[in-house]
Amino acid sequence: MGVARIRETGFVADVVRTARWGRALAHPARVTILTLLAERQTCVCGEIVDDLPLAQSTVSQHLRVLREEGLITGEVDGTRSCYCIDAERVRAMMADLNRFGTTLERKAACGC
Amino acid sequence: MGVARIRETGFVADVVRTARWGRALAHPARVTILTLLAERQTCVCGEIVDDLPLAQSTVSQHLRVLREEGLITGEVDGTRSCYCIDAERVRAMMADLNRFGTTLERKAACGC
DNA sequence: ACTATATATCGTATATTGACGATAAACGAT
DNA sequence: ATCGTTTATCGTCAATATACGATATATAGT
Repeated sequence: MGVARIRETGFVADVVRTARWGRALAHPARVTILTLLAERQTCVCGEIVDDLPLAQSTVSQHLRVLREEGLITGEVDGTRSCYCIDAERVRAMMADLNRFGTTLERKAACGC
Repeated sequence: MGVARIRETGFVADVVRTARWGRALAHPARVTILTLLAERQTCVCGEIVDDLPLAQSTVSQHLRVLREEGLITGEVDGTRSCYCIDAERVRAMMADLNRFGTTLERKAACGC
């Protein structure tokens, strides 16, 4: 169904990137998948489906979103697909989110 | 229109919380608003509207989402509404996101 | 009281997401 | 070759999100 297609015109590039990370994490299924992949280090979708209260096709969709954001990579291995976290990309995401958070915290000193 | 109502049954509470923060940040308008509020420390909606490529009513909706997540607080001040970042809550969000990120990075060592 | 201004809310249209079952595609095993 | 298994994709439906104009509400200033 295509990935998140936010209206990105008129926004600063930095901001759009942050919002994209937000989208990637915006569903419990995807957060769970990332956590599972990190824990197991090498994971096939079947096992992932077993850990989620969702249909196989739905899980596949969430995997697609994560793949499209580059957070995971999928490799065919026989009849299975081996999904792995892209640690590099996860670090990049966290770096971006932290940069955002730091900006907020550094400046926020509201006296309302 | 109500805030994000993800299907939260069957997921771990921690994960759901992370996903909610994701949702809050999942739109460039909301990321921009948070950034602006942090920068200006005391901000009224009107000025925010001027900085966004969106209609006033749409901005108001995004403000509502942020309010409902507790990331900002709105206070009436004459004909205006003074919106402020809730620094406490922002810290909580970043702490949650970092906890999540750390879990991923600590464990992720995929040999695929 | 009237007017102008600022903001929230309502009504509504459209787009996107999320969900599932069914099917297709790819592979391993027999 | 056929069958079973695994996963991706398709078709479809329901729910949400996003967007805007119009309207309501509240306040300040005259």
